[in-house]
Order: sequence, then structure tokens, then C-alpha cells
Amino acid sequence: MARNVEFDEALAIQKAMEVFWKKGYNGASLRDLTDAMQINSSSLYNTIGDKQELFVRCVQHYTDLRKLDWEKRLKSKKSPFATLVDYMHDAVNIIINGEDSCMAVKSAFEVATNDQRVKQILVADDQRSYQFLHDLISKAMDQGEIRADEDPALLADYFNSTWTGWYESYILHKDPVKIKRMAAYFIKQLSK
Amino acid sequence: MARNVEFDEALAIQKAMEVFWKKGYNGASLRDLTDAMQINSSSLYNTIGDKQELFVRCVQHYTDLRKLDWEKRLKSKKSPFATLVDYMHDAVNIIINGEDSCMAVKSAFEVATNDQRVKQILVADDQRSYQFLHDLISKAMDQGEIRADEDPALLADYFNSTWTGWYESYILHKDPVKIKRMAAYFIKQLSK
DNA sequence: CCTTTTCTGAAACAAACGTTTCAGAATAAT
DNA sequence: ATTATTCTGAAACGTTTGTTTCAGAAAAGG
Repeated sequence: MARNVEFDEALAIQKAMEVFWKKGYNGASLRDLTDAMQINSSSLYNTIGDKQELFVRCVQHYTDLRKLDWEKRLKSKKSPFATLVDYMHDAVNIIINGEDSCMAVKSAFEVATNDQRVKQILVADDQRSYQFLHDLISKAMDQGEIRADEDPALLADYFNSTWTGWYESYILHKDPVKIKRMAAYFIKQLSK
Repeated sequence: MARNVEFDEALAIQKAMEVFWKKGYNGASLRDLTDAMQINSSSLYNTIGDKQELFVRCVQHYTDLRKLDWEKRLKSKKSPFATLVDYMHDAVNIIINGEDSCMAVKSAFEVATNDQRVKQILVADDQRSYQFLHDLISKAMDQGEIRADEDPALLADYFNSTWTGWYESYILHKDPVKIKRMAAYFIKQLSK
């Protein structure tokens, strides 16, 4: 008996995510957001909610995309170690070619200490990332592709936390070679 | 022929730094800042300048403190490797016991992409950190304390970027053991 | 002590903030 | 076609933002 929502909510979230990604939570104003989403603030408040709720949805969306990527990679027909190397390679390219650093990392430092819902989403994301790495590392050890004298759980944690510093390094130095050399060193250490 | 500034500027910068450190640049309001500094905004604008200028001064102050710490450590009478291990140990304790993560890291992700002056200060800080590590690693190699088959420049870069991820990990998981195990693994890899 | 310069406190500033209101347009079901 | 319900756009809401103003208090130098 009534009208339907006019705008594409998924698309609007995507656009809002890009704004938050670039400007951060506090740096993005509601005008910035509604301009990008191409909707009126009344529509936003009627459907999604306030700024915090919108941010939560955007972070969720961001981590959903990563989840899909990991699931796809786990189905790869390459060997576990080759899949790991591919993943590392792609991640380095994202750091080097991306316009902004990882939204999950930025959000962890800016808002995860204050907003428990955001923190929870990021924790879940981090655990999936860990699981992905742990899976591949364990399999690679079983197949003798990487040395098996280390704890895969430790290696997964270590791997998982290594990226973040590379993002920071690239923000400061914009030096692709630096990142590539660190990645190569990391891979070399895993295998030997 | 006239009055002197009434407040202690160094102390005021220290207080402002603590606010920025905790809330970030965009999250800290001028009221938050002047409340902590215990000065009127007119005094702030007469002496230091606007919010951006104040932030620059705070980041500068933060990195000055780090510089002093590195200089002190370089004068240590312990061996280079022992100094490195001490440094790592202290850094882990700061991550675990500190109320907030590193202000340099937070600022890199929040403002270094927009504010060139802040970026410049952080780059200089990063280079000093690199130099500190490179010094110790080179000396430790010369003395046979760590294996000398790696490039000290690469190791210093790698070392330098490793911390950041540990801060993120601790924000999300608040797990001291996780951090300590990663630190132990790192040290073990250097020496063997 | 008096003058001159400077600093301080409180108030005010316009602009921007996140959010709400509401009349009217839109549309699904009757 | 009418009705009932919902969505949209523009405007306005009260706060808070960063910044400025200015009268008066403070004090160094003559």
C-alpha cells in the first residue's frame, strides 16, 4: 500500500564506504556522505540510521568483500604455498597502487577503541584473515612446501600483523621497492 | 615594557599532545584541548596558532621524545644485540601497558596523507628510527651477535615496520601473549 | 608611579555539524 | 480511481565547531 525506497541501498553503502575510507570517521561529514550517496539525509535516517550506524554498515561491507576474496583464494587449484605467494603479491600491489591504505587498519586505529560494534566487526575480520593464513600455512607444511619446525598459529599471527606496517611505510615513503623487498624477505624466510 | 606569557608553553603542548594522542586530530575539539591545556583560546591563538599548528607542535614534541630515547639507548654499554633486545622488550611493554597506541602511527594513518607538514615530521622520525636500528644491527653483525648473511638496511626497514601491526593486533585482541610470542619469534630469527 | 605594551578571560562570531521536521510527491493495494 | 501508506526534498533545528574580538587585568621599563 505504499511507495518503495527509491535508491539502491547497496550502491549507497558502497559510495559512503569510499568517503569514510578516504576521510576517516571523524573526517567525513554527513554532507560529504549524502553527496556521494546521492540521497537526502532524511532518506538516510529513514532507512539506515545515523552516522554511526552508517559507518558500521560500511565497515561491515568492507570486511564482507575481504571475506569473499579469501573464500575464492581457498578454492584455488594452485598449491598452498603458491596461493600464499600470490596473496602476498596481490596485497603488495594493493598497497602500492591503492589510493588509500586499508580501511580496516585505519578504522582500527581511529575508532575501534571507542566503538565496540566496529571493534567487533574488525575482530571478526581479523580472525577470518588469521584462519585463511593458518589454513594455507598448515597445508603448505603438510606438503613440505615450507619448513615445518614452526608453529603455524604463530606464523599466521605474525603474517597477519605484518601488512599493517607496510601500509604505514608506504604512506610515509611512497617507495614501492621498499615494500617489495620486505615481502620478498618474508617469503624467503617462510620457505627456508 | 609589558606582560609576559603566563602559562608554561611546554607543559601546555604536553597536555594538548595527550588529548590528540587519545582522540586523534579530528576527534579532538578545541574545547577539549584548551580545557586540558588550562588556557583560554585567545592565549592559544596569540602564542601557538590555530589547531593545525598546535597539532604540528604536538607531533613534533612526540617525536622529540622518541629521539631522546634512541640517543640514550645508543650510549648503552651493553652489546648491540642486547641493546636491540632491550629495546624490543621495552616496546612490547609499551604496547601492552600503554593506554593508547603510538601517536606517530595513528597520525600517519589519520593525517599524514592530507597534511604535508605532519607527514614530513613523521618521515624524519621514521628515518631516525631506521638509523637507530641500522646502527645496532650493523654493529651486532660486526661482532658476530647476529647472522651477517642479510642486508642490514633490509632488516632495519623490516624491523621498523613490524611494530605497527602489533599495535593494531593489541587494539583488537588485547592479548599480551600474542605480542610477546611474535616479539620472541622476531628476535630468534635475527640471531639464528 | 606612571606609561606602554602585552596577555588574559569571557563573550561572541559565522560556519558547519549531525539530526529532525513536515508538506507534498509517489505508489502499492483496494 | 481512490485510499492508505511511505518516501523524498528542502528547510530548519539546536549544538558544536574553529576562530576572533575586545575590554580590562597585568607587569616590565622609564
